[in-house]
Amino acid sequence: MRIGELAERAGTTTRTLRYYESRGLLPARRAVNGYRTYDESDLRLLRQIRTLQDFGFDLEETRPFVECLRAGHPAGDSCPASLAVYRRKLAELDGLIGDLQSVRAQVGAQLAQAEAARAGLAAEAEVPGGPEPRCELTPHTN
Amino acid sequence: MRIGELAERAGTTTRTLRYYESRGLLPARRAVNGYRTYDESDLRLLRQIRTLQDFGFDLEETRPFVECLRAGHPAGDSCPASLAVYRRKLAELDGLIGDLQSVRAQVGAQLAQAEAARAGLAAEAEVPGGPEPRCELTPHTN
DNA sequence: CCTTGCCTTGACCTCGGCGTCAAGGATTAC
DNA sequence: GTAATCCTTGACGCCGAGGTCAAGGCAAGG
Repeated sequence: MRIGELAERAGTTTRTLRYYESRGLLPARRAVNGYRTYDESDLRLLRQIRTLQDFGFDLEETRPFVECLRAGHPAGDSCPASLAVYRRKLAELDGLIGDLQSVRAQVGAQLAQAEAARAGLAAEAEVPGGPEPRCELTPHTN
Repeated sequence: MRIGELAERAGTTTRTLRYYESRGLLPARRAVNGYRTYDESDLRLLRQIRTLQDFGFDLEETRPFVECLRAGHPAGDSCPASLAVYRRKLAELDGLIGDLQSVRAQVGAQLAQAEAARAGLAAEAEVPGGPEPRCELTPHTN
């Protein structure tokens, strides 16, 4: 099969396949006319790559999986190197999730506090107190 | 104060300040010799920007806060536009966290499965019996 | 005067994963 | 024959938030 068909069957683009090849991830045989030629095993490799990409793995991280498949293993994650990548990724995800949750908490607290402050101002305004400050948007030109 | 001092006091670089200025976020007065001149209020604006950046806000999202401060409000988040950014950010964070947790669960499951498969192979080697069923990676639809 | 250390603008580099031409060759369809 | 599709390589664009030169101006101390 040629590049267009493989791309379509994997739900990606020819550009992407050429890019993977340029990174040494998915080399192609060549037909006499110079066209890239692929078979079903390439489709499996490609699907492995795409699955991991969808999980947010970067290309380099998919390499062990691909090599594992090419080595004849039943699955891309049948090899120790792939498992190591899984574990690193889990740690990375945990760190990231923790950071985001921390940020979420802080931003949530800021919002709550700012809302409370505005409520305080509103109450002040009802009772004859101070004037409400107003936000003026200053347009910026560069 | 000149750009170098402001940068140092805010824990950032002169390049960053010039970049902010180019984006219209932190305009500077100029001394006769052409040097940028800042005062304490600029330091406050800058700190507001940096705080939000540390939270993962992009520059454009900090603009309402900066304009709010420049309008004379006590805090960058005293204005409705800033609160709106907070809320959008919270929603964005919640979505992101959810996505990452989903990915984490899937990757964790893959790892567990792959480890089990490897254990199965090891056991098989010890006790030659029936081959364990092998699971393939869930294909992705894109 | 000369060095040192600020400052100025401008312009290109980084990174990942491709998108998007451009110019031309190969194959197939009619 | 020729149009319509495929394919090839090459090269620039994108995005955000600056980093990193380069070439030169301004001020102050010795």
